[in-house]
Amino acid sequence: MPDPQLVLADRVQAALGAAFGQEYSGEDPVIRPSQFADFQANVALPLAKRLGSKPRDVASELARHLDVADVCAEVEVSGPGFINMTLRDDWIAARTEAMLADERLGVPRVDRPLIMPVDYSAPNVAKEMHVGHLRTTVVGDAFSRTAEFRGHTVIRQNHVGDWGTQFGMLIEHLLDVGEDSPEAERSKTEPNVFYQAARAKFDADPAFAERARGRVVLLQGGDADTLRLWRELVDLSTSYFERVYDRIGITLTEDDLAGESMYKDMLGDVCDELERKGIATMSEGALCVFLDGFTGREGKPVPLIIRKSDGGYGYATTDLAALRYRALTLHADRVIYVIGAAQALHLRMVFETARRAGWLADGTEPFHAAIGNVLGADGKLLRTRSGESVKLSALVDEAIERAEKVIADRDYDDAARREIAQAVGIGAMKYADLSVARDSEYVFDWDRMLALQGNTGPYLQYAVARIRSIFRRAGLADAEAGADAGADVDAAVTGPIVIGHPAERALALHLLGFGGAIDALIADVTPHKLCAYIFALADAFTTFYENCPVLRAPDEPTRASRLALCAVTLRTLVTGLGLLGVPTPERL
RNA sequence: GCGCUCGUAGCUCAACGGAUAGAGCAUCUGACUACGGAUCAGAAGGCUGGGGGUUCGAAUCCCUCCGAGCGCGCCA
Repeated sequence: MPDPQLVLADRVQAALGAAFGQEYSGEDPVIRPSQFADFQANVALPLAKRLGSKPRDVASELARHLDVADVCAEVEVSGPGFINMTLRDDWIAARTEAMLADERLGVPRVDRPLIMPVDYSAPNVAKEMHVGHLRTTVVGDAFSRTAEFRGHTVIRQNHVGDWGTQFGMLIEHLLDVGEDSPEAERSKTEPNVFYQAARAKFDADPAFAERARGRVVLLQGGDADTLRLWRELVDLSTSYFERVYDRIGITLTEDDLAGESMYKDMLGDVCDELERKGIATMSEGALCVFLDGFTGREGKPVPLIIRKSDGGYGYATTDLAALRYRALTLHADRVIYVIGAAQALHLRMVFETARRAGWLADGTEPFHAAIGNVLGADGKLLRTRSGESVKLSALVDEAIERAEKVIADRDYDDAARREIAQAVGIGAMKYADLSVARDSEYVFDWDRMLALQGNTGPYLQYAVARIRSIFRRAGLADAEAGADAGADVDAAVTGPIVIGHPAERALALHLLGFGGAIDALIADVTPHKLCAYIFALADAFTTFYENCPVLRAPDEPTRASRLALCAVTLRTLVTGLGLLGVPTPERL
């Protein structure tokens, strides 16, 4: 494990035991990079309070027991009880070399994988995906890829809206236009047209509305013919979803579908169980769960309605059934919900209800990764001029179109240009979504996300392309190689890495933080932390690149060392961006 | 009315209770016939919405005002 933070944490832990024995309660030491040294231990203060001594004295005592001479060139106590540790250059170099030799870049698989269902994306059948789906989809996908890379067992759960009363009108409309009609076929590419046509008829034609309502009864009653038609609609949408996912590079497939319909036969049972356990009670004709601490208007308790007064079920029941399934059947350790922040109250109530029902007793922890809204330039929710939410496909089209303009002056043939524009446009859009804290709202701005400077997708893609160009020039990579030319480069480049220049040291040190950045993402579902790491890495690289000639290095060992640094950086950037789902084209 | 989230440089955003609050745009000043100039270096820019409190230490935790967004019984 090259992560210096963990190495030093271990040493401090040992020193604490040696210095204070029983007095130390075993809390994790805090070790983190510091502007005053490479890393800083910050454990003496709680201890000082307990011991009734000064933090500085405790830190000094701790430092006396700290055995880090093989790792640190310098250890000093400073300020109100900090221990600053400066890592040895040769240690950093050796660790970086180990990273180069390890195809996992020094990030081992976890010893004990967690089972983590991840609920994300969740588009609606027979409806267009819109801008609101972008962040949940992109964030959930980045989390899933990263958790999987670390060795966790990720179970993607695309909780699509494939059940409900709207299917009555959709099925009747499908029958009206004909199952093999062009209209039906069109819903694979433009679902909204189909949906709106059905909606319009429902609103305008009472006879149609009556048929639709009757169809809902048939659907819920399990009528075979109705179910077949329903399945047809779901299949049409599924192919639409897959087309979108495929286009923007999302790992979700048909196998990950776990929509609302999947739980339809469990809803009655969920209600019965909650009622039997005394958790749910009747109120105003509906079966409700009331929880302490949830009050709404005029101090009235807020119900979680699990069976409506007409006997039907709403989404609360489906969510409860889904959580029960994920906890008890999938044996989840952690259930991740990548869902809009507006759902926070609802989800808290669902989680609390599940807890009271005993479904989480095996240690299942539900986690709401709240997603903030995407705003337009006016600071309001992003909408089209006519006030509708922006279609995802329209957004993707525009991203690619704008990316084409950005690379307009490049000398590529049309096919290559289109391919690069696609990678740049989609990468820019995804990266913009991922690089801000997921729960904060952010302003959608094409110019900023496609900028070639700053913390953007294109800047990082450019950084990658520039490093690849070094290897092409060095004759170490095939000029025609595809995006995964990394393997060739690695085979051609081996250490030893020697640190001579401060920029080399800074780059190598930063490289060693890769594992930490990944763990931070997994811990709190915070892709923006990995983005920040990657951007800072690119920055460290450019400084290195400016100051340390690679191909024109003064001597062969230096050249080899610098090429090795380039190789580790390249692979870390490509791997990191890959975990975020951002493509890294060979050239830009 | 109650609850949740938030308020940080001109703008868009970071900051895991820690030392002098950081980036990127934009602005200003420099460097270099360039290992891809789609470059690099530097400067300026802040009483972290206001006021209390806890702590050795607060943008961060607590209270209170002000302001914004969202949510609060049969849509999902």
